[in-house]
Amino acid sequence: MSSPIDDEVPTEGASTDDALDALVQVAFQVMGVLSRIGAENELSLTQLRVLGILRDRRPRVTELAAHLGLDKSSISGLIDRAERRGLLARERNTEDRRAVDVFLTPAGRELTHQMYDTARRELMPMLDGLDAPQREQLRRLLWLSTRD
Amino acid sequence: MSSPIDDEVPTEGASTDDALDALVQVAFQVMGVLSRIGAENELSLTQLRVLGILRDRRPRVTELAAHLGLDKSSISGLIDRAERRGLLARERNTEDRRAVDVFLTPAGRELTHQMYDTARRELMPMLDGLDAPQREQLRRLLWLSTRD
DNA sequence: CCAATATAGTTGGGAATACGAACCAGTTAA
DNA sequence: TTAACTGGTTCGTATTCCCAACTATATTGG
Repeated sequence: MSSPIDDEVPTEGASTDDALDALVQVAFQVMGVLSRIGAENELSLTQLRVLGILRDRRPRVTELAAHLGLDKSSISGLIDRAERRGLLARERNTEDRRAVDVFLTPAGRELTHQMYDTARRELMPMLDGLDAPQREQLRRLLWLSTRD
Repeated sequence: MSSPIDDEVPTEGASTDDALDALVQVAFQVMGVLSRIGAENELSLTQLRVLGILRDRRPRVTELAAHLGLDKSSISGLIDRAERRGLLARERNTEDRRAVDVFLTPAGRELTHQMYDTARRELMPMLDGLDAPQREQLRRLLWLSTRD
C-alpha cells in the first residue's frame, strides 16, 4: 500500500488540487469572519444565515430547512429564539393552513443589513492583493461555480 | 459619483461587492460539502478540521485552539471523543510538562486521507466550468487572499 | 362524501459543541 | 521559596442538530 498521491495526471492534476485547497482555505476564513460577526450580535452562524436568506424571501419552514440543508425540526427552535428577540416572525399561510411563513421584522431587517455591511467591510481585506480587473475576474470565476 | 471619462480609480464598489458575494456563496457550498462528508463518517465539521490540521502538524492543545479560533476548554472534549475512536492521541510534552501534544494515529491518518480524497472529488464539479488556465488563475487569486 | 394517506410543523429526548469559571499542576519571576 | 503565570481539564449552561412521535390540515381513492 503506497501513498496514492503520486499520480501525475497531465493537465487535470496539480492545478485543480491547488485551486481547491485555496478555495477551502478561503472558505474557512470567510466562515470565521461571519461567525465572529454573528457572535458579536449573539447570533450563531446558522441564525446569521437564516436572516440572510430572509432578506429577499418569505419561505415556509420546510423551504428554509431545505435551503440550510437541515431537518425541519432543527428550524423550530432556531425560529423560536430569533422570534423571541423580535428579529423575525411567523405567520400561518392562508392557502395551506398547515404551513407557516417566516419573514424578517423591521428590527431584524435592520440588524441583518448592519451585519452584512460589517461583513463586507471585514471581508474586503481578503481581496486587498487584487486590483479591480482581478476582482472582476474572481467574481466571474466564482460565479460559474455557483451556477446550479 | 459617476465620471464616465476615466474608469480607472473609482471602480471599487460593485465589482468588489459582487466578488465578495460570490465568495460567500461558494464558502457556504464548500462548508456544505465538507460537513456532509464529515457526517458520513460521524464527524462534525470541527473534527474534520482538527484532523485536517493534524495532517502536517503536531500542535499542543492551545495551538490547536488558536488555529480553530476556539477556547481551549472546547478542545478537550473534542479530543476526548476522537481519541476514544482511535483517530488521534495525546502525549505529554517532554520539554514543558504542562503541555499536551496532539497527533494523528495511523487509523486517523488513513481516515483523514480518505475523507480529503472524497472532498476533492466532490468539490471538483464546482470548478467544472473552468479550464486549466482559469483554475490556475483562480488558485493564484485565492492564494493572495490567504497570505496572512 | 368520508376514511386512508400524505404533508407541515412542533415537541421531546439525547448527543455534540462551545463558552466561561473554577480548578490542578507545572513553570517562571521576584 | 513564595508569588504570579501558563497549559489543560472539568463542570455547568445554552445552543444546535438529529430522530421519533405527535397534532393539525390537505389530498386521494372507493
